Amino acid sequence: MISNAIIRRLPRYRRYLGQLQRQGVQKISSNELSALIGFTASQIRQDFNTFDNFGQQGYGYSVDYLYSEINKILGLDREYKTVLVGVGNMGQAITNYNYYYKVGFNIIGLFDSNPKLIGNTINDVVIKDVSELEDFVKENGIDVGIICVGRNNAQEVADMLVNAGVSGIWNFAPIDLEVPDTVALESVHLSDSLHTLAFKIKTNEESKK
Amino acid sequence: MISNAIIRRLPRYRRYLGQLQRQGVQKISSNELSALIGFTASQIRQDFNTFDNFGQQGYGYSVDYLYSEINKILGLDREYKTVLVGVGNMGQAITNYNYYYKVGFNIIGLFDSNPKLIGNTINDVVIKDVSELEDFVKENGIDVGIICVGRNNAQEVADMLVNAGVSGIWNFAPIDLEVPDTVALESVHLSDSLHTLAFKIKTNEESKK
DNA sequence: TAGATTGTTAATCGATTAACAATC
DNA sequence: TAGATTGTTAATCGATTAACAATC
Repeated sequence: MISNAIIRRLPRYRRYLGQLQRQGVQKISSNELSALIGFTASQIRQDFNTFDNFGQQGYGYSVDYLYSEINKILGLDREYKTVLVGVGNMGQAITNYNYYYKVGFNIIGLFDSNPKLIGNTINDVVIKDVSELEDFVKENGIDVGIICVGRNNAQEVADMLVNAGVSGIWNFAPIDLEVPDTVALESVHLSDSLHTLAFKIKTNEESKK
Repeated sequence: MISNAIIRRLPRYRRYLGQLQRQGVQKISSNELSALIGFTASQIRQDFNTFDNFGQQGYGYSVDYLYSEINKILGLDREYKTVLVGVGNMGQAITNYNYYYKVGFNIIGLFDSNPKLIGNTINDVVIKDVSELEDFVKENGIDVGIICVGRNNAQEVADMLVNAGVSGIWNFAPIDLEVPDTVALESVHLSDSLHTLAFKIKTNEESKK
């Protein structure tokens, strides 16, 4: 069982390795990576070796190879059929984000309950009534549901997605959803993040005194 | 020095206490809160006592009191003058989010470099040219800058904000910004979150086999 | 081969949990 | 007062770091 601490570091490794790759760097040692990323070299080696021996003694790590292996570990070597529910401000932003950055999560269904939005189109995808959600998910073998509805409807939408058989939920509503542990759940709590920022500001100001 | 683990839990306590307050609950014990929130009762008591003794033996914690104390701890008992840079999809979504949810971070300046956007208005705030950013921050005593520009401009914008004297930065660009440690930094890495979701999905699927 | 750097074991550090005395 | 529940110390657990043998 991979610890949560390691899981949270993986996307960061990926990010830096992608950058190195774009810069044409071929190999990197755990020490160099440490200077770049801010984790200790020891931790970096430990992390990688939880999965496999990606390096070569006396040489270091091949950037290309390591990047592609971390992609595989993260499950980014495939596409995920995705729907998004709640096409308000955040929903629209996420829809466009996924569309422009081609992140492997292909949004092929958009759903809302607002009659003013239903029938509209974003990036060639028509917004459907949320009552059609479950059938759509089942018929199209959807992998992932993105929840951008408000606090009061989020659990209900999550239940629909779970019933219809998604394998993962990306949640933007500010509550902790209940899903069976066969369904992966990842939440982005914007308000939590902002409150953390407030805390840090306050702490900084106090330490100045 | 408060550990990062504790800081990350504080907004979650706040969230649940706010919910309890709305439900009219007056008191709660660490055991009840544990059942609700999922942390152990022991951890909850430890966390609170890092700051102060908020409870009363034999009784528990007053929901109202605890909520207001956590608000103070988080620095949410004040307003933060805020600007947002990069009024694309994400920038607009965040602008509206802050506006509708009244989160104490008042966006009074919007900035972009796109001539098509400059001059437009969102929630009565005019989008200005990013060249005016530094002066605006200085003149208006801005506390917080929100960065919603792309990867390539984010550090530059961060430098401008730091130079102009903000105390905190809320960053949505997918890079790790460099700021002096007198400036609080909190980043929302959407792609990292999505990649974590992919990892969890993959791990779930593998464990099914 | 010698130098470099990994992979891995052992030591340390910090965070979480358990236990219980204090006290409302 | 007796019961309940906190506040806090001590024990445990897990994650990080240090060290070094293996090896390219």
